[in-house]
Amino acid sequence: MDEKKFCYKYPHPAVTTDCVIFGFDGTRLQVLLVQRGIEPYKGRWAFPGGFLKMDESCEQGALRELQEETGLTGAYIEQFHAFSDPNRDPRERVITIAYYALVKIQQVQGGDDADRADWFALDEVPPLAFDHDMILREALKRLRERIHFEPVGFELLPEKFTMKQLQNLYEAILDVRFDRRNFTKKMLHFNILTQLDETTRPTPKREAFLYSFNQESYNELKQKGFRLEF
Amino acid sequence: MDEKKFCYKYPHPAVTTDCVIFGFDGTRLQVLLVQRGIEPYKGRWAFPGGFLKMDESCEQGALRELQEETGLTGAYIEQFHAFSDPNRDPRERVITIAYYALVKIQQVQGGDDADRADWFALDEVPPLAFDHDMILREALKRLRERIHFEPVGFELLPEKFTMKQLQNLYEAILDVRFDRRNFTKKMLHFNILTQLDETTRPTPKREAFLYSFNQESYNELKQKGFRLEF
DNA sequence: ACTTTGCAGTGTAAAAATTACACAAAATAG
DNA sequence: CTATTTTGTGTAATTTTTACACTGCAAAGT
Repeated sequence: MDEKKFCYKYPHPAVTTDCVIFGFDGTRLQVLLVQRGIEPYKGRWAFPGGFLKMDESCEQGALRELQEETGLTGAYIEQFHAFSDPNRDPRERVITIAYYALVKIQQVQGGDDADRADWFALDEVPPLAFDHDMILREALKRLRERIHFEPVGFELLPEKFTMKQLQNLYEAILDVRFDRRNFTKKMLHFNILTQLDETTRPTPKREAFLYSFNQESYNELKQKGFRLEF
Repeated sequence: MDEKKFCYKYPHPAVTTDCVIFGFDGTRLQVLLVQRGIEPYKGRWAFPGGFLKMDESCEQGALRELQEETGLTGAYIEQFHAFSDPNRDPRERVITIAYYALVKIQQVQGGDDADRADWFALDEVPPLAFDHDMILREALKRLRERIHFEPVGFELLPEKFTMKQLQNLYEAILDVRFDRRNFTKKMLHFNILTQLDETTRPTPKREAFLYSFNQESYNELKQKGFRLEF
């Protein structure tokens, strides 16, 4: 049955949420893509997403989709743009509210769901469905801006991480290189890291200190109007 | 007639655009509000906005509303957030895509339209309709972040302005005070200002140099990967 | 057990940016 | 002509950023 029973006096667009899921493998930024099983763009890769329910906010919708696609709950998400070109979906007028999620990549199993899902390094992302190439570009742009004001990067790292991993992450996000010593100095200067007693044993080479993000110190800092300059 | 002739298989929310219009009077940031003539929230002030047409993007819709409400065309606008609480509009489910516009206040006539429209200084904004108080807070937050990366402030000033006005503007947006000499030094250092031959005659006190924003220099700077640190 | 290899930890000196700070010149009002 | 207000301007002290090289640890190979 193709019964159309939801009627309005004026035309309404459909509204979806899409979620650019960023992960970090220790060296490179990755995004989680799902392969479309149906037309349009059947077989193409795209960001997970879906139609918004009438009793949920966009944020709730994005979190629900995230849960459905990856099993993740309570991930860090942030809305970054609504894409609304009248022809962005060939089926009907669809506006999508786009979010990005920052997840700990180890917590997400790639590709053994019903839909094929897989992680792609940023420079190996294939051509995407709909306007998702543009969505990815914008997501990256916003993440890059965001990281200057908030220490969102830690969402992408495991609880315990080495200074090297942290540096790799910043370099990957901002696409720059830092001097190792200056990076360490600067990071420690913020006073938002706790140096743990543990190290990275076993390791093939010299062991490294592990750190964890100190949310409390950061909250204090933020209250003092501090700005994370990176 | 209350004929509902636009029908869909699944429920669709209504979509509007709202526009927070910022202006600058030389001292304080202002926003343009319109007083609602109909329920709900009849008599309350709100940001101009309206329903999105099916053949326009959100940006086009926001620009159209801006034109309809203020007569302004080609203003600087930027989308900053979609507000989607299921109960934000008592009539039906309405999602609004919110923009802010930066306009030269002299170019906009306040309040002699059909709708009453008026400028309000930021600290004199009355309680607003719908969730527009939240929309204003978010708009400000985004403008404040934005001004660290792009010289958007010039959109709020006349073509020719004094260093004092520019400083007032930055102070108003960021809610901080700068040292007059250091501010001048820093601004001139960016090399995006052209010092004009003219001054502010007549003036009650000593005349001041006029400057204009130099878009070309800025473009060059941006190409070199420069970041406007303010 | 000794050597090699690779990565981790660490400090200092130079350069650049930021801050703090004061006086003289222009214009008007009285 | 005096008082008042606002503008233009420079320098020294401090802080931040940058550039840069050696030693220690652990495992693997000999």
